Amino acid sequence: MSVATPISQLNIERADRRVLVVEDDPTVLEVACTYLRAAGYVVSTAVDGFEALEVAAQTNPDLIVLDRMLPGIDGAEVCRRIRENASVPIIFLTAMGAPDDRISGLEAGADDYLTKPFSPRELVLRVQAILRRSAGEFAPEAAFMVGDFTLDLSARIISKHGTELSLTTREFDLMAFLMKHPGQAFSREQLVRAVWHWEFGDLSTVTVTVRRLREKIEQNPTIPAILTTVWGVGYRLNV
Amino acid sequence: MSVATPISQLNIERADRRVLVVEDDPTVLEVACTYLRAAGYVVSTAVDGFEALEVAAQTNPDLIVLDRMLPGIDGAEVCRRIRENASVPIIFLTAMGAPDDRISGLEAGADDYLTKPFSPRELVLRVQAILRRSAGEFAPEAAFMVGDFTLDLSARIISKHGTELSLTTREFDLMAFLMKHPGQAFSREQLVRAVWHWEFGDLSTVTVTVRRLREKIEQNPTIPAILTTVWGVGYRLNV
DNA sequence: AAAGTCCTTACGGAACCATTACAGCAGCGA
DNA sequence: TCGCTGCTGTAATGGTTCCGTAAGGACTTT
Repeated sequence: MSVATPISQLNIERADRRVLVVEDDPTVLEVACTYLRAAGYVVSTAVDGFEALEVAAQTNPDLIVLDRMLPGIDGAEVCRRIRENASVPIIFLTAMGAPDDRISGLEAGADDYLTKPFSPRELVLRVQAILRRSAGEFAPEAAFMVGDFTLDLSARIISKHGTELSLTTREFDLMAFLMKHPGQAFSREQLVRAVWHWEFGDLSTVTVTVRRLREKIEQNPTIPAILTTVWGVGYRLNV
Repeated sequence: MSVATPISQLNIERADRRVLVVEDDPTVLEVACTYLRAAGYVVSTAVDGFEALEVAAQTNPDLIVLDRMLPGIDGAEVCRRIRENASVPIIFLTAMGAPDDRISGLEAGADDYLTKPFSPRELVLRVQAILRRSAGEFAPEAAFMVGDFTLDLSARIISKHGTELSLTTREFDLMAFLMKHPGQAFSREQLVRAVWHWEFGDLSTVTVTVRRLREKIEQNPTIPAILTTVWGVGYRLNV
């Protein structure tokens, strides 16, 4: 389904799912609520951190949309406190700007984030995606092979010829992404979005991580054969 | 280089996407078009609501940039009517000021909005962001064959008889374009627009690139059989 | 034969990438 | 709490590849 779908055509996945939206800007709040209700969710709201904790405790929502910047208790803190009790998925709303927000947001335990200003359709799509996922939460994902490599997402293990590689978090995420799309060329920009979840940022980060990853997966890192560079474009994992 | 403007530094993500710009101010219209074309989009225009509906119906664009204030039918109304038939993403252009615009704009089904005066660069970025999302960013395109050649756009690989050619960026783009229109003759001018995305510039650039490309795809580059020159016109890829 | 068009070659600047070093930070153990 | 260790982003540097430009020669056409 595309982002372009009008409100009325959004799929109603499962009725009676409760979503809590925490946002102090009344405009954003209203738009978000309108769209989420149109998508069939039961929406409750809160305008600051205290109210959020309160309402969350009362209504026990299936998902929370949480503004990063809140009067009173800040978003990350709210996230942390809620997580102490419940394992409800949380989507962060962050202001355009500091990428740190996103990192600390994700580290605080957010399942996803959205940069303001965001398209309400996008919000609905993300909500749906996460609720869909959490429905079959503990269904283990199957491991699969690409070339000489095996990716086991549940165990977070990547092996070459059956022997486990010791990859760092970033290296793993990058390799996992590439293995999900083998043979496809990606720009640094695409990678930084897909793997780092940055909307912008220093692309040399990608270069360096690729370098380090090559050190671990290539026969001869100086002459890459598996993770090759596509000149003027980016990188590609060859099967 | 003659076209070393910031425009040319914008990323060209995927060509051949159609964008409709609806805007009554001719200055704004022209700037927007210039930048969008430079980014590789095929741009059509309309200056009022009626024309917008008409052109939208005819050209079936992949995205619409829509001014909120229009003579004739107003922007939100245009948006609604278009949405009745198609689910094309819409970006609103709103005047500085009224925050109500934002609500009604988003409620009318806009996917994003931009406040005037806006930077054309920003417009391009938003267009790219939305089209990226709406098209399944990582959906691989199918490879296809033309004569002895195979074009895999996702992998950015062109092969002859199954063996990969090592083409540079420009060579690849040129060859890819020709393979999309096999048997058709193009002038240097057309090529410089379609492949280089220049409005003007030294046409000998094309000549040289063709020369270099021939070196890699022809049996005998001196007597071209595949990429032949059409005297007084330009070049043609023979299937 | 002259004019117009295209080919070919070479060059130098620009864009791009690899590599290294380093500092901040988080996590961990003592 | 404090140091230690390993991860990760940033910046700087150097080397490589690419590509537009120019200029002279070759080929077509009239």
